[in-house]
Amino acid sequence: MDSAGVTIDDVARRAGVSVATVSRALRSLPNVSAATRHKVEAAAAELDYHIDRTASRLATGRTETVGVVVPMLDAWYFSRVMSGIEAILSEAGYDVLVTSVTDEAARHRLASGNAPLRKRVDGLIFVDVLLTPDEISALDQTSLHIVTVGQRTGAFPAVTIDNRGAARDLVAHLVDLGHRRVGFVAGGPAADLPFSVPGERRDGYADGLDKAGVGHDEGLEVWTGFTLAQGAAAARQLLEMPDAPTAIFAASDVLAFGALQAARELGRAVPGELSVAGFDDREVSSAMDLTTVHQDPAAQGRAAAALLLEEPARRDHSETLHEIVAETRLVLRGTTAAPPP
Amino acid sequence: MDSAGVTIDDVARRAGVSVATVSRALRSLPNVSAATRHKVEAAAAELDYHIDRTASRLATGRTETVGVVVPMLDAWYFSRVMSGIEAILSEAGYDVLVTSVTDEAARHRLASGNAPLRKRVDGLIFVDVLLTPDEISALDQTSLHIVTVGQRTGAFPAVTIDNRGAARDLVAHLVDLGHRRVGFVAGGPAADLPFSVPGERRDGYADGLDKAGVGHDEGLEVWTGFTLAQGAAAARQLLEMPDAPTAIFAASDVLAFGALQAARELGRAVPGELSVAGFDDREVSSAMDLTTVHQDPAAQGRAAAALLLEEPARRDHSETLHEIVAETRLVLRGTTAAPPP
DNA sequence: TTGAAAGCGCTAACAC
DNA sequence: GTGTTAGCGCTTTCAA
Repeated sequence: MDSAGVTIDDVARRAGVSVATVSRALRSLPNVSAATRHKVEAAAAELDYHIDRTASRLATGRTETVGVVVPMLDAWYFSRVMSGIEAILSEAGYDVLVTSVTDEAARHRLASGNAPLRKRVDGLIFVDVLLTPDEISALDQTSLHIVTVGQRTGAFPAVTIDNRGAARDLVAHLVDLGHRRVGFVAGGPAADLPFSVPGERRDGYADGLDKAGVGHDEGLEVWTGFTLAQGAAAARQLLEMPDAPTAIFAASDVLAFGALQAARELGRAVPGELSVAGFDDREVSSAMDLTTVHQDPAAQGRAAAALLLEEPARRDHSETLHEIVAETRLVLRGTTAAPPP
Repeated sequence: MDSAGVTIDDVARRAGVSVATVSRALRSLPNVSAATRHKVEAAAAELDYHIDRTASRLATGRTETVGVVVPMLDAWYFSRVMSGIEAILSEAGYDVLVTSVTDEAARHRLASGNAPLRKRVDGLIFVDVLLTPDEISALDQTSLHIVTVGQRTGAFPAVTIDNRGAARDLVAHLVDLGHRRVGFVAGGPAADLPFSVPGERRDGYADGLDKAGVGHDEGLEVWTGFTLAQGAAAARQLLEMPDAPTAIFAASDVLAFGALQAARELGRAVPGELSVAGFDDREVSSAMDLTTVHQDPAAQGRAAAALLLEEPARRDHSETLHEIVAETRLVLRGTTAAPPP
């Protein structure tokens, strides 16, 4: 009862037709009579035949596989984006190949058009993996379908959020509350990998302050890593300054959690003496009552996957590039309030 | 300069040898003279030749691809296990195919030996995806290499942790502190998918109480979902009981966070009036000063991947089944203390 | 509407 | 040590 070795020939023989006909019938191509189609389907079902995708890949060149390239898999943001991508792509019958690139070399290997991966996938989704102009044009010359998340290339469909605008709005809110000295904490580019998101949020932070006529002070920016402990250390550094800020905007919720911890340790009441805001709106953030910017990475992943599935059609009709800016929104909670008088 | 279409024939021609020789040379097989090997390697490099894995898969039957099956991708535990698996497998040159199974039907489709996926992977890692005896024997009859994480089948190598023992030790600690009424909160089987972990932790909880002669009270067990909010609701339910528990053991840190939130809302001091403990030791848990059981899912993922890579050798030498019980350890922090007098 | 046959790019006997 | 050749299981002209 081992149906492992059932090939298209077996089905053809059983149905009394040629393999070509089986191939057509099973793929619902035209030019197959209804009667024949039924015969073939019955035979296939009886034999528990499953098409060997490897063979069909070799014959067609189409792999029905999509590669997802991320800097890491174990962070809140990326695991959710992955989840969204996988949901849509699996549903559509695609295999999802996941690769994390932890250094520049690995990144370039994938992003150069002739990468070995190239022949194993029909498309690639780069999530927060920055492509250089050279890589972009190399990829553009291949037949690969590309979508980026978190970066706009101008060449490929993209899903991004307005990091700068959202950060600006958040900081504007702090200024509205009366804050004049607002600190900023962010994780810098990790291990040799460029990462544009923190920079965009920093620019929005500066914008918000500048626009309000408050002006931004680079002395209030602390660049660190991505962990809670690092956020706490950075916040501590800010809070121990002679003219300490009355509010801290952290570029991610984890860092904001760290800031809350530091405030607790230093005995600064939140939000009475210190306001703290983050970015992401993770599941725990509402429990921490954290003011933050909400984003939905899973939805971004689903959108990216959907864009990828539409790519062939778009290219054929040479439609305009589809760039989606996913929704974010300010979530005002209890960690922000007016500064002490 | 499009090296996309470079085939083994091109390399053979360039090097002035046969394709068979190229194939051998490039795979470092014996029976190739050093001189020839050099010639071939040079030719391949000049042409920027990359082997077409699809073709070689069809010829050999080996896919050099491993499928990872998880219930979901966006949870703390699974994203870290995935991360560990991917790190090892990518390093070893394998492609990692990820599939999440969200319902019974999808699970069975994958777990039955003749699944379409079967021909696309050399091996499968099931993470907290419970296999039935029928599925186990079906899979066992295939040539697939299987490893399970979070479940022991007796048929395949496995990586697990001692959920029951760890929970027992944690509860024993609570009893040592003087607690006699200890509540339990856990997430039940999700959407139609069986899930053994919460049950094992519950049994350990009961063990701990029974062993101490305290005895367990099913009235103090609340089964809910996996979110922080659900944990809070469950804890609230326990705390509003007439004879409320003095300690709450949550089967995961997220649920424990919920319990902490509920305690705060109800004005119960932690750990003065109420002790709270969790399970997982997530990154934020130390910031929350939560007593919990530490586990390292990424290490479990790496171990599972390593087991998979060893499988062929093990089978050949019919060595004994390798079942790894990954380390867990009690982390005593500030959310647990003696009950009020 | 159907079938015969030539690939897709590689590997693995088998012969030399 | 190297080459010849027959597949791997499917798709896709081209003819019928």
